[in-house]
Amino acid sequence: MRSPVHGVSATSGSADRPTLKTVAELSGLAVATVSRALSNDPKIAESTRQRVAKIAREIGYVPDRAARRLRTGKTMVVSLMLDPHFEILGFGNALLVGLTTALEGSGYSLVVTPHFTDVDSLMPIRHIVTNRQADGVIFTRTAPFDERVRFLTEHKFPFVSHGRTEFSEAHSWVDYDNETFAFRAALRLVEKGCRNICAILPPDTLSFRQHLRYGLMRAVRETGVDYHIPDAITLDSSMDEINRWAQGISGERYRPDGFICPGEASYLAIRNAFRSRNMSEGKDFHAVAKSISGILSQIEPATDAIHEDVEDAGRVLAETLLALMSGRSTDARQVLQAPKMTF
Amino acid sequence: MRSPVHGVSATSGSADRPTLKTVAELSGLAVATVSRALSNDPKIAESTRQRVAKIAREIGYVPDRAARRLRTGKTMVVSLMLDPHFEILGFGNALLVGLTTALEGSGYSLVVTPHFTDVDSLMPIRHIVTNRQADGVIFTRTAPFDERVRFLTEHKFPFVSHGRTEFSEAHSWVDYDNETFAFRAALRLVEKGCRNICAILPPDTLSFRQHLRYGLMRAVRETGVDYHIPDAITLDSSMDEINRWAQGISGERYRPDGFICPGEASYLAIRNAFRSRNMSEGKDFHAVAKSISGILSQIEPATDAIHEDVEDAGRVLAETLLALMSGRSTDARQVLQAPKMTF
DNA sequence: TTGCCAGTTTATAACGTTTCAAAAGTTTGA
DNA sequence: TCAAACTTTTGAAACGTTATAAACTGGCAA
Repeated sequence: MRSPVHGVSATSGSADRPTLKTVAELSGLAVATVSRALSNDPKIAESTRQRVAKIAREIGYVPDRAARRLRTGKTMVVSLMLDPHFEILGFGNALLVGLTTALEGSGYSLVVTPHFTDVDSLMPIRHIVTNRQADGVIFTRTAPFDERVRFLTEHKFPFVSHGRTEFSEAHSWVDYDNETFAFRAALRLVEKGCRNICAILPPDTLSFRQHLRYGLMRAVRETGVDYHIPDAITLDSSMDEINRWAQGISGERYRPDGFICPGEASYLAIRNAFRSRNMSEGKDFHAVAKSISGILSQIEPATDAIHEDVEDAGRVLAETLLALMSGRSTDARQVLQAPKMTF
Repeated sequence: MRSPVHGVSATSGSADRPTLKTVAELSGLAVATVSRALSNDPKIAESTRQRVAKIAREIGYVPDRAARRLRTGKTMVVSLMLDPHFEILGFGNALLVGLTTALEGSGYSLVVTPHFTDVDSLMPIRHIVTNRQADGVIFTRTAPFDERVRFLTEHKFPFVSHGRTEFSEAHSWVDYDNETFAFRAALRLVEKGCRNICAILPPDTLSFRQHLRYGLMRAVRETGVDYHIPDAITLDSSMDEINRWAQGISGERYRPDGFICPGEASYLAIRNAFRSRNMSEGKDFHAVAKSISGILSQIEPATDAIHEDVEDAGRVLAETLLALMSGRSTDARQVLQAPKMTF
């Protein structure tokens, strides 16, 4: 595997990775010329550019990330803050796949920093910004007045959040239309004869709790149905907790007969709680669940599901961030994903 | 003494991120001294080291990754190759959480590169190695004679695989004891009265297919039970495919009456297929499933499950890789995770 | 001839680190 | 007292890029 020692290899060792210097020596040009030729600078003669490109390709030259980053300040890194909390059952994975497919070929790497949002969501973000660890940030579990949004906007640091805020100043985000989800889910339950609809909601620190609530309330107004929002449990509660809670209410006289479950885990937990009390779905209660992983379609009897395409959200998040980082479009892009009903 | 007076204010602007130079000016020392003091070089006076450390801490100095990487060649990056294929239902996520918790505070970042193993598993690895994009690699879905293992070993590049190989040369890996899993699962099924045990296996390119098969065969030998390994479907098949297949065999006269499902999806698909033919678990068939996400415990009637702790695997993978990269322990570390029975 | 201009190329200086060899400063030994 | 032998500090070079300013080409007008 050792190559013969021709002239060039004396200065740039054979096993060594080729650098601009290698290309320069091979082409007889100066390092600066090669650099500019490869970046397609029109001040460099077209013929030269082609020649350099050819040589670079032949010896497999790949620019050094560290050197570039040091010189230009661009990290070519996108940072994803994942909250391990709720990333159970495929959410985080789907997001990741979407992000990376959209990032593919862009030259950007994705580094994943897991962090529990409820501890100090700002800390990792501040670290990234002040120490230039990435060119852009993506995060989930957005709050109505999210401190991360405030901080990043203030520092003019490119970011896209999964979830909206209530700040007046516009920023880029991708969100799922949870209001429509809850609205349609509630209507469906009423249609099936439910008289008291219960919605499991995320903790009230999170934006999408309100969206879900609005959707529910709209349906309540329009149909006059009763509703209930438990405060003993949230979407973040473990399946065990939700199960116990559901068993607890199952004996109540005026218990809910319809459930809106904005997540697969909560649906399974509730359904199971009722079943262990010998109450069955479709007879003693109804439910509409948000489907993410596709697992619900494999569970009988099938419940009504409304799909959220998280992988697509990932793609859109990445594309939006890329546009933002390129500096081309400076204005905010806001994408609201439409729920996909299966009924 | 070259009056550093305007030096300080001129060179280290207030908004700028502090560098070694900033600390040097503030302490009146040379940049080289500061660098060595911060790296705790014993050749630097203890008192100086303390003073420098204090200043650095006060002004929030954080070494520049790019500069360091350029100078030393260390990227401080760990690369995870994820196969989006099978990372459905929490596997990938659990792995990620485990990895990142173990990496926390080590200074290493985790970059995620998704890649379908069956396309050209070597390509991304080769890119990482030849272009020094990471200091170490972790990957999943290991094959008996995995080309990635061969390549990385050959290039003396630190890596830990999730899954074993059959190479004679030892390398570090973390694996789940799938043989014991299958063995115990089969025994359990026999114990419940099954006479024909069917195991859903991964594609034969993957190491753990053999392990599962050995476990099954051992049980077959010891108990004399019949067995069946379908070749129409694998663990990688979609839930729909598995469901259809199971419906297909449900009518057969001598169909399997016990199923080993080394994954949650396959179990749900099979169970559901039978149920839609009005056959119920515990009566018309039995099953033992591998549980990963904890979702199975929320499904009634509960099936026998054997747990695989993927998050822990992630932690061990990261710790092993850290040790490898540190150069301290050069010899391979091999960890076999024990199955956790719930029956 | 000289000068100038457009079209190309190049030398040089950073970016922030680490490391090597060498220079200070301080003790020790005779 | 002076030099040898430490201890501690430092200047300079290098890692691979890119941006800036300057330096080459001809060619062509004066």
